[in-house]
This record gives sequence, structure tokens and C-alpha cells, in this order.
Amino acid sequence: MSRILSRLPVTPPTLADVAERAGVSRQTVSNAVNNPELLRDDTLQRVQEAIAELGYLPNRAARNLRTRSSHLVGLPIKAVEEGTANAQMDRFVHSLVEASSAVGYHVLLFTGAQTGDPEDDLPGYDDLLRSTAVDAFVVTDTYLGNPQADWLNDRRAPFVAFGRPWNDPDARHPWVDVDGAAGTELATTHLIDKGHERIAWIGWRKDSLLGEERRAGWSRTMRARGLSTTGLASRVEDTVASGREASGVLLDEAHPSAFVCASDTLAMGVLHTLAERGLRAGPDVAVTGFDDSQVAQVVPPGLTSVRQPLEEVAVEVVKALANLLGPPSGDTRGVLLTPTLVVRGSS
Amino acid sequence: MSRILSRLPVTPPTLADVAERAGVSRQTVSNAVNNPELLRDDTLQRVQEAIAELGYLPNRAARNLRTRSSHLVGLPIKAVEEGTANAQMDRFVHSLVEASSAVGYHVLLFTGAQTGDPEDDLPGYDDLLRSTAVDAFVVTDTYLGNPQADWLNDRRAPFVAFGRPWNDPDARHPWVDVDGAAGTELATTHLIDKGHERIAWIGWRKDSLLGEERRAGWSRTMRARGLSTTGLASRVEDTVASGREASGVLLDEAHPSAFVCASDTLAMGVLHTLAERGLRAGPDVAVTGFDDSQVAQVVPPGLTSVRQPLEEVAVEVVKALANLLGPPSGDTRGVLLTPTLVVRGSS
DNA sequence: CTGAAAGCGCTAACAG
DNA sequence: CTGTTAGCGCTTTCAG
Repeated sequence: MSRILSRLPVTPPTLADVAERAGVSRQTVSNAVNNPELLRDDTLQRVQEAIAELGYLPNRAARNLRTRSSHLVGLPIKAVEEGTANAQMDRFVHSLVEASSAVGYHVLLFTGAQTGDPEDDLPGYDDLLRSTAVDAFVVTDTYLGNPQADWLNDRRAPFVAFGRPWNDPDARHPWVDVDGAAGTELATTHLIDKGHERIAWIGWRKDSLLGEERRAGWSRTMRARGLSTTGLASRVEDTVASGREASGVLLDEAHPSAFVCASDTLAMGVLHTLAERGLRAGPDVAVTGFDDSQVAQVVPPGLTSVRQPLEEVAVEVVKALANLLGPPSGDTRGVLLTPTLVVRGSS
Repeated sequence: MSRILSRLPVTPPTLADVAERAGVSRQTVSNAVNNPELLRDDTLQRVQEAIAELGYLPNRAARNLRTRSSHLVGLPIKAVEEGTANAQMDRFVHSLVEASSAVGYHVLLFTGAQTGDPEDDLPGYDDLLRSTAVDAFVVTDTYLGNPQADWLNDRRAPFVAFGRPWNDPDARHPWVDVDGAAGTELATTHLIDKGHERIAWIGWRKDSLLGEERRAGWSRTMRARGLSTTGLASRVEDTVASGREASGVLLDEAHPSAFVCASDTLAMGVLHTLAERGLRAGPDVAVTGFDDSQVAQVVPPGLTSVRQPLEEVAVEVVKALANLLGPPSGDTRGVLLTPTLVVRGSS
């Protein structure tokens, strides 16, 4: 096998080459590749042998031109945020590439402008779309007010979102998301079971619906267990410094014995405060984060964190994609997955 | 502008549409796009107006078919290693995507098999190559014994490596790399300047030439300053647990006051040991890592780390790519870039 | 400087 | 079940 493929011809074999070798017409070879069930067994086998001997693979450009589809999905990527623990894109991208290849798709990366304004990403989408470079998009950043989904909907561009359409609950595009409240509920329950009663929340500002959802998981669990939340919540920016500051204030004013955080970044801020005060994460004050970042995995003594099932998310995204691009079968609009809790030394 | 582009036609405009609108032949439109200098000024302007009005963009598939080039570069990605701090891939990927788009290229992601054996990635390359899906590859993992470079060279597949050809110093493919020894020299010098004399090394096993290079930066700097390295070096696997263990042994047996590590992962292992022994990273024992991962950035009290100039690497990679695919101009075989040191609380 | 003709490799539609 | 015909949208000859 590797012998056969070991020398790349100057110009790769075409349908015609295979057809000649197998003694059939070009169309028959095409059918052998795309609709094998149409061929008689012996013909099929003969063609397949010729294909193997020649190491034939259909020319993508020609196929794309003819079928008006590139078998490529576009994925916009943002710059990594320095100084945060939010690098989970990596994990998602890898899973997406893998899941896509299983259905014959490849992932094409692109970036918008560097301004940070999502409006400026739009031309990136537009060019790809108008040049028929991709069949669909996967968008990952569907926070409230993000124009991408609306924009894509407007031009009837096929896309699947990782993230709920917060803008518009009855948006008609397919989406996949992770139940944030379930995640923080897991964390809060875990802490309560460990005997904690004064459990503080550090989350994002109110305009983040994603953040409000995660917060809801904490507050509803506290209430359900009959625990007070008064004075125990803080809403800040998603930076280590904010988490550090917020946890300092909370410790002074509300004396919590544990913190549930909306992100690993904020949780790291809490660890900073604890280190400064000579408190031990875990034995003295418990902390949980969100995303199971590499930071959570390697920081001493290990940060307990809610882990999003990104592999599953990718699989569901690809399913939705296939449904969008292939023959539509039972259109599932939205899929909500449940995260898990990874317990480590900090709790 | 956004008005004009705001409605995607059922089927995008073609060259013929533009030609009709501008009252010229299809050829002339093609020239207007690809060789504007061939047109008379007034014709050019007329055509460009028609292009803008119609929101015309050349159909990629058709262009690819005709020019036998996809304007796509393939980038193989590995699964994220859990439990390490080695997630710098997405910083590089982002930079690469950006640099590529500046010269009209897009990045296509693919994965090999999941076995971890690099041999199994080869079919991934092969398929992409034989189906003319990509024009070239960027490979990022050129450790000793990795078959990719040889394999690609064998089939005369254009590629650029991020990483030196350790196998074969006079390999003929272009590469870009970062000077690891310069990085650890920076770290070691920094520690010496802070007054440290017993500075230990924790690195990788000897079969990693990359690791040996980083080690050399430490040892040559120590020697140059007249400091002993005897009993101060340890070579282990790249895991947090190994770093923890090695630093424990070194502290007991050689009493170093500082550690230079070959990776942030190992450095985190050292932080674990320090935390367990009630020692403070920084004031009590200094530690430096390598890669300036998010972990280094957010862990208390901040991990001093060598930062690779990945943005520059990407730019150089794309330069080499352009040189490979476009008209060859001055073939620079290899480019070696210098890292910087980011000083934080741990030193 | 502009236009006409040819064809890249493939698949959809139809004919045998 | 297999072969023939046509054409996707573009660029590369080569004439005018």
C-alpha cells in the first residue's frame, strides 16, 4: 500500500485515467466513487482495483465546481486572551476537526479584523460566502448583541452556533450549548456536601446572559438547600485581578468558606487572594472554577472545575451541519448538553 | 458598501455577469481582477464599478480548477495534552491564520489518526495532497525521528516547518524555529543577576534534541559565570508529576535556590513541591518556565517564563510559504528567532 | 489593449 | 447497469 502511494505523480491521475485502466467510461468511475450501489459487483471491483493501483482521489476543485459545494466549513477564531485561563478553543477546534472529517468535511479557519469589534468580522464571512469557499459556518460567540447570527440568517448562510441565541429565543438556526446552570449547580452541591454553608459567587456583569445563567445554578441550589445568598455574590469583569479583588472584599465582609466562580480566570483570582493571606485553597477555603482549563489542571493544589463536554458539542455541531447541508432529517433546533465536575485539591 | 453587499443573491454573480454589465468580454473582467495593469484606465474603472455593484468575487472552485492551486495550506493539529501547560498551539494558529490571509491564503485544519503514532498522520497528508485540496503544509512537530518531513520531501510536497530539521541538518526544506538555548540563557542570567548561584535544571530526556538545546543555554551560562552545575540537573518526562518529583529530589540533595525548567509544565511541578513544603515561589525559591502559557500568566504569584515570538514565527512561516509557492526569491532555508523573558513573581 | 476559443476534472441528466 | 453529452466558472493561449 505505502509502496503504491509512495511516488506522487507529476500530475495526479484523473477519472479518465482510472476509466481507461478499468476499461469503462468516466461516468462509471464516478459512480463507483459516489454511488457504488449502481454498479454491478464485478465492474465495481475492477474499478476499485484500478483506483487503488493508481492511487486515485477525486480532484477537489473539479468536484467543488461541479457540485457547487466545497465540503469546507468556516470557523472564525479570535486572538487568545492573554492573562486569562480561557483557552478552551483548542480543545473544541480539535474535536470539531475530528468530527467533521468523519463526515467528509474540513475546517477552514479565518479571522476578522483585529479591532475586537465583531462587526468587523462580517467581511470575513462575506468574502468566504461570496467566493463559495465554504459551505457553512460554525460560530462560537453568541453573546447578547453579537451581530453574527442575525447577519448570517439574513443572507441565508448555513451555520450552526455553539452557544444559544440569547438575542432571540426562537431563532431558527441550529445551535448546541452547554447548560451552565447545571454546571454551577454541580459545583455548589459538591461544596454543600462537603459541609460548606457560606458559599460565595463571583461572576460576570449582568449584561452577560451566559453569566447570569451560571449564577442561577448557584443561587437556586443555595435556596433549595435553605442557605442564604445575601451579600455573598459579586459581579465583576472576567480577569484575574477582578477575581482577586472581589474575593478579598467578600472574605472581609461576608466570611464565606467557599467560592463558586463563573470562570477559571476568576477562580485563579481567588487563589491569588488566598495565597496572599496565607490561606490554603482546599483545607481553609474551597474554590471552584469553570471550564477545566489547563490552568485548573496544573495549578497547585488543583482547581476543581466544571468541564464542558466539548467533544460532544463538536459531534452535535457536526450533526446539525450535516442536517443543514445534506438531506434534512428531523430538524433538531437546539441541543443542550450537561457539563461535569472535575474535583481537585481546591475543594 | 454594506448596503450593496447586504443581500446574497440565490446564485452569486459570475464573470459573465460583470462582463455584461460593464459591456466588455469575460476576459477583460478576468484581467481587471488578476492583471489590472493590462487594462486601459477607463475600462478598468468601468469594470471595477461593475464588480463593486454586483459584489462580485471570483468563484474559488473554478479558479482552483483552472490554476491548479487551492490557496489553502494544511495544518495538522494534535489533541490538546490534558494535564500539561503546553497549549501554545492556539496562539500560533491564530497568528498563522492572520499572516496567511495577508497573502491570500487560508488555513485548513486536519488531524491524523488518534493513535499518537505520527506514522498514522501520513494518510491525512496524502489524501489532502492527492486530492489537490491544499497547496502546501505547515508542520509543527519536527522532533527527532518524526517521519513527516522526510515523507513530505520524498513526494516533493511543499511545506514549511516550525522547528528545525533535527534529523538532518542540511535538509532542504524551509524552516523557522526559536532559539531555545537563548531562552534558557535569558532565564539563567536573570536568576544569576538576582543573586542566585545554585541554579538547578529540570528538563527532558536526552533523546529530545529540543530539550538538550534548552539545557545547553542553562549550562553554558552557568559555566560562563563560573558556577557549578554538578548534581544540579535532572532529566525527566514532561509532566507536572515528574517536575514535582525531580524538584523534591534536587532540593533534598543539591539545595538549589532556583530552578530553570524546560517547560511551564515542569515549572508547575516545582510550584507543587514548594507549596507542599511551605516554601514561597519567588522569595524562597525562584522558578522559571518556558512558553509563557496561560498557566504561567495566571498562577499565583506569576511564573517567570520564556516566551516564544509565535507571531513572528507565523510571519516567517508565511514568508517561506509564499517563496515556495510564488516566484522563488532568495531562498532562505532556515530562520532562527530569539525568545524573550517575561518576569513575574516566581523569580 | 481587447475578444474568441479551449479546456481544467468532475458529475447531472439523459439515452442506450 | 453503462455510456454519451454538456457545462459548472474560470484563466490561458492566441488572434485581432
